Amino acid sequence: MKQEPAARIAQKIATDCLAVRVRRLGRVVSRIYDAALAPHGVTIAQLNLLAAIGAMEESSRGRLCQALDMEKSTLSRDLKRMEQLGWIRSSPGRGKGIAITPAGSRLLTEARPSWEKAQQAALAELGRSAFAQLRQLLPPPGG
Amino acid sequence: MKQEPAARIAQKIATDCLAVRVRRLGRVVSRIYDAALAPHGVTIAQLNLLAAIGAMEESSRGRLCQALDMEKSTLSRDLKRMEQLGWIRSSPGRGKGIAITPAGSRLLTEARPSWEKAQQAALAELGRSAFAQLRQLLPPPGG
DNA sequence: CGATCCATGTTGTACATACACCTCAACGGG
DNA sequence: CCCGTTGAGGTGTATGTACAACATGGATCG
Repeated sequence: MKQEPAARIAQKIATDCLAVRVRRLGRVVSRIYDAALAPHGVTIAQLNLLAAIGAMEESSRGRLCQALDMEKSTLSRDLKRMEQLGWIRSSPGRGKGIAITPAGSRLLTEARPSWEKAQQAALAELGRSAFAQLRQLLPPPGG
Repeated sequence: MKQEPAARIAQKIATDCLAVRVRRLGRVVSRIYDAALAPHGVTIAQLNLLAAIGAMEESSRGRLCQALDMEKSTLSRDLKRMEQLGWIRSSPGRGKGIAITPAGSRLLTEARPSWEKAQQAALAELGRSAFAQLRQLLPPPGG
C-alpha cells in the first residue's frame, strides 16, 4: 500500500543484506592475512592462487577459474603479475599449463609461518567454528 | 624434522585457509547482487554504503569506516563517486556530515526489488541459515 | 578445402580496496 | 603568540575484481 520510506529500506539492507556481511568479513579477514604476509611481499590473494596452483595437478586457467570462482580476465592479470615476480611459469601456446617455479615453492615455504599466524588470528577473531561454518556456506567447487 | 614439501603446504592452504573461503564467497555473492542491480547502474558496494548512510543518523566518515570496516581512503573515493552521481551530499568544511539526496532515496526505493531478488538468490545458493551463520561470524560493529 | 563457429585468452575500462604519505586545521604548552 | 602535536581527510600507487569487447587458434560441417 503505502510507499515504504527510503530510510526504512536503508535500515533493512544495512541489517539484513548478505553481501554487506560477506564483504565486510572479506575486508576484515584479508587485512589480517595481508598484514601478516607483508614482510614476504605477497598478498593473501596471491598466496591463495599460488597454493591453488600447487595443490592441483595439471593446473590450467580454466580449472583455476572454477576452483576459485574467479573471472578469466582477473585470473589472467593476477597470473601475469605472479609470472613477472617469478613465482610461476606458464607454458606458451594454447591451453597453457601453469606451474610453480622454485622461487614459488620457496615463497610457500617461507611464508607458511606467517600464514599460520594469520590463520590463528583470524580464528581467534571469528570464533572457533568459523571454518566449519564457512565451509558449509560455500561448498567446494565439485559440488 | 624434515622440511615439509611445498606441495604439501599448498594443499594445506588451499583446503584450510579461511581467507580462501571468505574471498571466494565474496566473489560469488557480489556477482549475484551486482548482476541483479546492474540495470539500476549501482553496485552492491555502493548500495551497501548508501544504505549504511541512510540507516545511520548523523552519519560521518569516521562512523562509516567503523560500521563497514573500511579504510578511510577507500571510503573517501567511494563517497566521491557517489557524490558525483548525485546520490549523497557532504557538508563542506571539517567534520563533514554525509546525507542522502532525493536522488539517493529514489535509487534505494527503485533498486529494492532487485536487491530482494538477489538476496533470495543468494540465500538459495548458500542455504537458508546463511545469514545467521554470517552474523555469528562477524558481530556488529558495536560488539 | 574453406567458412563458420566455439573455447580460450587478452585488453579496455571502471570500480573496490588498502598502505604510505601528505595537507591542513584545531588545539595546547611555552 | 608561535610552534609542535594530532587527527581527519585526501592523494599516489598498487593490487584485486569484473564485464564487454576483441583476438586467435582449433574443430566441425558443408
